[in-house]
Amino acid sequence: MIAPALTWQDRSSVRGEMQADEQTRPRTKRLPRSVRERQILDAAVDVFAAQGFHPASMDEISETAGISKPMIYAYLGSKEELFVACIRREADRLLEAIRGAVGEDLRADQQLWRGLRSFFEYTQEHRSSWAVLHRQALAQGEPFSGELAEWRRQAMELISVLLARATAASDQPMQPEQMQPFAAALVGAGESLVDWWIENPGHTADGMAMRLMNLVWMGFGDLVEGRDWKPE
Amino acid sequence: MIAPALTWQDRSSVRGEMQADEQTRPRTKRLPRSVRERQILDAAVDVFAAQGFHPASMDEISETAGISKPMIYAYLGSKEELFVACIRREADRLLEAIRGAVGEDLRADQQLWRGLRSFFEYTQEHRSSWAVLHRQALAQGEPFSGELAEWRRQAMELISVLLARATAASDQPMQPEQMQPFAAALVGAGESLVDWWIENPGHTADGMAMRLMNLVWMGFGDLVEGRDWKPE
Amino acid sequence: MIAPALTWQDRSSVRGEMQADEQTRPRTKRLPRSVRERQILDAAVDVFAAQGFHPASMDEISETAGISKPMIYAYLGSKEELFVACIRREADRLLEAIRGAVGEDLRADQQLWRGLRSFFEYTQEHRSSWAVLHRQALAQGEPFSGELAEWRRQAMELISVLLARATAASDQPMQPEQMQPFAAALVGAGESLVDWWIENPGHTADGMAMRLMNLVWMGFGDLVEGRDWKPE
Amino acid sequence: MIAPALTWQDRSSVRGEMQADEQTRPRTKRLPRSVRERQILDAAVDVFAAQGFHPASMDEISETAGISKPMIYAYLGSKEELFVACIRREADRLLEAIRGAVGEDLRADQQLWRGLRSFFEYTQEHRSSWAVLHRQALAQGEPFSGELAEWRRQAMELISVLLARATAASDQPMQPEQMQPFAAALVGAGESLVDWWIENPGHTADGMAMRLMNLVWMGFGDLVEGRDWKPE
DNA sequence: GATGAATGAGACTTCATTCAT
DNA sequence: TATGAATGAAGTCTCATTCAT
Repeated sequence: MIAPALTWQDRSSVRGEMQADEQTRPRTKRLPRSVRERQILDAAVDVFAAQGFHPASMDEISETAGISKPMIYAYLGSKEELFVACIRREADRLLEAIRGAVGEDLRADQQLWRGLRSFFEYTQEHRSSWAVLHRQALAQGEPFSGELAEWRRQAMELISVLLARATAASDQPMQPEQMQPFAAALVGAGESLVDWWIENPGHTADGMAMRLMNLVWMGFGDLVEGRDWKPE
Repeated sequence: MIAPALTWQDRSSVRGEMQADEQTRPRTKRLPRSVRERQILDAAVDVFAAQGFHPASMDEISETAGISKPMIYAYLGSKEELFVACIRREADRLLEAIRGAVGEDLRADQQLWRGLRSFFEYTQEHRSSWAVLHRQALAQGEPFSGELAEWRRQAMELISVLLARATAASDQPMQPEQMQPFAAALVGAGESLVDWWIENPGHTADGMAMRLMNLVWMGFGDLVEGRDWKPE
Repeated sequence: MIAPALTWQDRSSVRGEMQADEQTRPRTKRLPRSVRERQILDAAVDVFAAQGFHPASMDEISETAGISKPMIYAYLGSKEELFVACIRREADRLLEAIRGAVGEDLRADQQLWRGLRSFFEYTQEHRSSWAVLHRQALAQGEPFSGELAEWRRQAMELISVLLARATAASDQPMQPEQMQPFAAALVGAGESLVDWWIENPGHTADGMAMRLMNLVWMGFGDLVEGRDWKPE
Repeated sequence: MIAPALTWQDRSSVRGEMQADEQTRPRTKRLPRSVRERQILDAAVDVFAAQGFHPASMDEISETAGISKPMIYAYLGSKEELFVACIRREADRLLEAIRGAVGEDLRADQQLWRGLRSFFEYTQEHRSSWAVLHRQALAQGEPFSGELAEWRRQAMELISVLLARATAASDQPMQPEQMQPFAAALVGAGESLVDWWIENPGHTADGMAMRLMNLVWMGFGDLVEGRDWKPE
């Protein structure tokens, strides 16, 4: 490794003190594209979550990622494309977590319970992911809300199928399509509870999931009379 | 003897006229401050709802309102203050509508039903109000999300008290504080259902309210067994 | 005096609290033009002195004067014309004070002494006048600095003549034109000392005048050897 | 081995070129930061001197410098910060010139004489510097006048020490603090004489310095009797 | 590949000034 | 006469994006 010759960057600047911490970032380290893309996305999710889409500046994302702006444009395109990539990645991750938890072979209420629990666990551990997905994607209109709609569609399908299967043995079996609004309501209730949870910490993910499960499975009608739902 | 002000239902027509004859409108028609303020707020709500907070430009708001920018700043302050004023006005209106519908003398489930119905009716008729309140206020962070939080706090208090009263006669009476997460979940479910409704039109406000009522009052557990809730 | 009928101004505004102190200003009092003009000039001098020419707003001047903006424009013209009027009035006042103090019949050093003393007295009592004249007029370029130049011309003429007369009996009598640069230097020294005085209070006008008198009449050369000038 | 930077005397020619070929200048010539900063400061001083702080627009400064506005903001901050940077640079330069001329080993009157001469030489050659420092900084209030005050403080200290030393051998030795008002008066006299000089050209810097020297060293009292001060 | 340097475009905001009552 | 209401014009500042090294 040969020490690089003096480049123009070494010329001392009149305002040198503003560049004090530049040393901490290694210069010109060649990394494979996939690693770079993940660094960028990680930084972008954090910044978008903290600032919101518009206030977030490409400068801040570039500094947070430790990668120069031209690289970001080269790898992930414009700011809008970057934001879409963030939404997609986070949506996939959350869905994957829930799908994995729901499984395939349990009774419907058990599956729902596990899904809800994993949802609360995930959002607790990945605040930024959730903020980007829930708050930002919704507010920025097309084409971003379309990405969110796609996530909701998949989440609702998961739930609709699950609920429809639960009615299969009853005397009023229902189609997944009929369960859609209920699934939508459930998703919204979960989203709202996460927000409430953030402002009222001190509850476990299990506790949160239990509350929601009781509400949607037993209903207020049962709850007010003292009947509640318990995991087995 | 209070002269009745124009109610908010009048505003779309008022604005419609102002846009229609924009070409012929005299440059300087003197109107009292209160009228101008309402024109500005109406336009701002529409533009904020359609574009989002940051993409909305004061230029567009001023054109939509048919009022020059300096007047907007003179009457309602900065863009942020204008946005807050929008949020507050719409939150108050929605809460007022729900409070009026809930009444005071009915059984808890009847009150809840009427509240839900008025919620869906209101959001159907005032898309822009709802979009500003639900989507935009949430995403823009402080101080705007604080305004939304205040609205939620009031909505949740309304519901919490209602639900707590419903349990008064049971052998497990509950305090309003204990009902808070359920209220949060209900609010979120309602918000989410409105979004679903927008993308799946063709349902009445009554039908939407009924669905939500069945979910939260009966619960899936009852629903999957064919038991549902009906208004009397 | 009949209570005025309800005018449009009485219609309560949505933001009524911002107009709380409007009662304190009597409305529509007819005053002779000269009084109004003095009110305006007084306010303008204060505001220009405190803010500077450009940052001073016609709104603030109008509020300080208790007179509406259209009146100001009607009486004294544009902002620039108003500023010129301020400069002229204050310059005339200061010159008048000095001319009165100098008198006509005394010995040259006595005249100079009295002129200097009145200068320090005046600037001490009329800070705003001085600030407008000295600081603002100078910085705003033409046509305002021209007004200041006119004041300086007159002040320098007063001094030049005085100094020239003092040399009349010597063997090297001088013309007033030859004394101009000395007069300019004296004026500048006085202006600068006023600034120093403001930041170093605790001296009397007499003391300040004495210092300047000693400097310009005796010179450092005498001062450093212990010879100084005293009023008789 | 320090490569000599362009000295400030070079700047007028540098700027002259940049304005001359503005039409043909390539859009994006990469120059090191320090060069750009000097270009910006040079242009800013000229524009601030010609227009005054408020009337000067960042657009005009950017055009004069041949550099786009965002670069100005990136390198030197807001308009106010840019103005402060101008004041500081010019104040430092002027002080440096005077300090260099005064030297350390001469008799007090000789030192004063050389300092005054260099002051007039400098202000003659750098009109814009002087205008920014003297006229603009004073009028714009805090925080700008504070910068000027700092310059005055240093200039006065230089003079105070010099004068105090001159009295060391007399029977009434004085402290530098006692000489402050005299120093202030001297500075003001010099500033005012420069203004007079601008409107009455045709005198040499030596001649101007001699006039001031005679005034402050000999005093009118001596002058009117025909005694004057001469350099050796 | 990687980055400091550079900019066109557009946003918010304010102000001097005038109009209509 | 006197004033609240109204606006055209202009200024500061920021940002997404691209060049040239």
